[in-house]
Amino acid sequence: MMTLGTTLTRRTLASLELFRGLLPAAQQDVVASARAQRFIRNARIFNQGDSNARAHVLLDGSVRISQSGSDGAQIVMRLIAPGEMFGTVALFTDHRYPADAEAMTDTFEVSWSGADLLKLMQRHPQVATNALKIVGKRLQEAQDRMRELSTQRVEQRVAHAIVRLIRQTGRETEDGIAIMFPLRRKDIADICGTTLYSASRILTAWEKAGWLVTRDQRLIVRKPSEIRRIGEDLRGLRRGKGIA
Amino acid sequence: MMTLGTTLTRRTLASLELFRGLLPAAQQDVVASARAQRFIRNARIFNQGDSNARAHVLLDGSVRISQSGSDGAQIVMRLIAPGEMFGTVALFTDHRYPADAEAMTDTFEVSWSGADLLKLMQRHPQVATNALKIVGKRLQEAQDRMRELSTQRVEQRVAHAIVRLIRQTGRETEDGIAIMFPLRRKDIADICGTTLYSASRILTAWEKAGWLVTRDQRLIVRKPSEIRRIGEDLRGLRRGKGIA
DNA sequence: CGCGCCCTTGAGAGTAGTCAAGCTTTGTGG
DNA sequence: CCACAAAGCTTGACTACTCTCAAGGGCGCG
Repeated sequence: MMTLGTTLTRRTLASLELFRGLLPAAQQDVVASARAQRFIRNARIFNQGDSNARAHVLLDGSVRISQSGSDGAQIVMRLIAPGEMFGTVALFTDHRYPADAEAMTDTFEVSWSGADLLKLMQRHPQVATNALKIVGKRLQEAQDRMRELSTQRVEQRVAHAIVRLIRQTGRETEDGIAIMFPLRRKDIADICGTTLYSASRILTAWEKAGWLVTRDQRLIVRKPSEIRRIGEDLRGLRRGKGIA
Repeated sequence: MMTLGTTLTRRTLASLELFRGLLPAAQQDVVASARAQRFIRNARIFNQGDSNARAHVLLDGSVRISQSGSDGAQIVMRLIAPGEMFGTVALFTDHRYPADAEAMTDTFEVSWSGADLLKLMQRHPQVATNALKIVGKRLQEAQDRMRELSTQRVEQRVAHAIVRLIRQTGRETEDGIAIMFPLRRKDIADICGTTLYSASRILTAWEKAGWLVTRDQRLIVRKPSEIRRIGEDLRGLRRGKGIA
């Protein structure tokens, strides 16, 4: 905990959106109540329905947040990259996680109990404001995605998902832009609200066109502009009145 | 403003989720910075993209919050009933409204400027906590709806939408449960992410089955249990692995 | 009375889901 | 280190949901 403490304080805490703008004393407070944990690939960090939800921040690795309905259908709500907060919505409602969190790679995360975070927010209103900003942004993203799901075809949704993932964790390499998450076809399908089969067909087609490659479950995008074009493509426009 | 002030304080303020649990002095603060406005049916309360977003609370009437994409497609994000907060997400991000708000009936609302609400939240942290709770709940709802859009067929989505509307504003009448919003077929379509035509066919079928009636643009549900059943119907289950 | 708005209905087409089968890669234990 | 099993991916054929387009009817308001 001591070593973790120093690691947290010096290197990362100030850069986490949730704890941005805090005075040193407040930072001390935050670090004191943190709990750090490691998870190996494929481990569950929490399960949908678990109570005593905690607020998590990912320091290293990647995490898949997914939700299953009573009918067994699954969707990936979000993938978490280092520095991002997750599992926090529950803290403001019934303290039960609304989704599963699974480590996609070996990961390292810190978390705070609901009570501790509440105390932090009361003592340091900046934390509450930061949280509002984050949750507000997530809500807007969710609304955008709802619009996509309602109005766009699968191919466009896959394109948008890739564009978003590039924005989230894209890294320039000599081969193109690499997305850091290890993505199975099924993940992409569950992100876009389609099936494994459709996702596979679409990505295979794009690989054949030379727009991207999959290497070791990582997508490397060679022609981002082509992907973006598909995402905005007006041919085959469905619903709505089109452009003026 | 004086009469409004008293109206607000006495009757409604304490019952608004956003201002719940405030001390009288704080309530005074809140009322002092409120601005009240009336809108006639079909008037725009704000437009997508407008800056200087304010936090709104609806006191009477009903409001449609809808978003249009660059491709012209539209979706109804939410319908607002009296007592609910709206247009507030923008306050925590870039202060631009992410959606349109239109009065579906003559309405009466109060609003606060972003700066004033921020001040209120700093002076009375309870307001920030309330806001977090509300935004958190909205985010969960949005996530549920995303799952619906991803995994369910149109008929089920329409059923769920009706169930939700009943929960939101259902009122028992001698004829059945009436939904207070005036709903055009197009509204229902835009709520469910489908087309006017599909919505019409589905509702017409349900009317023929005697499960509901439309009178004067209000839905009256006679057999809520049938609607609920459709929403959960496992026949024709798509995607996901089904039930154990 | 007519125009605008909203709703219904039919016919046809296309997107994307389902199912089945086989292939490739990855991981594990002998 | 090999072999086999498990997990993941691809592809084809078929099906069905629901979107699109077109046409017409009803109602209310100016």
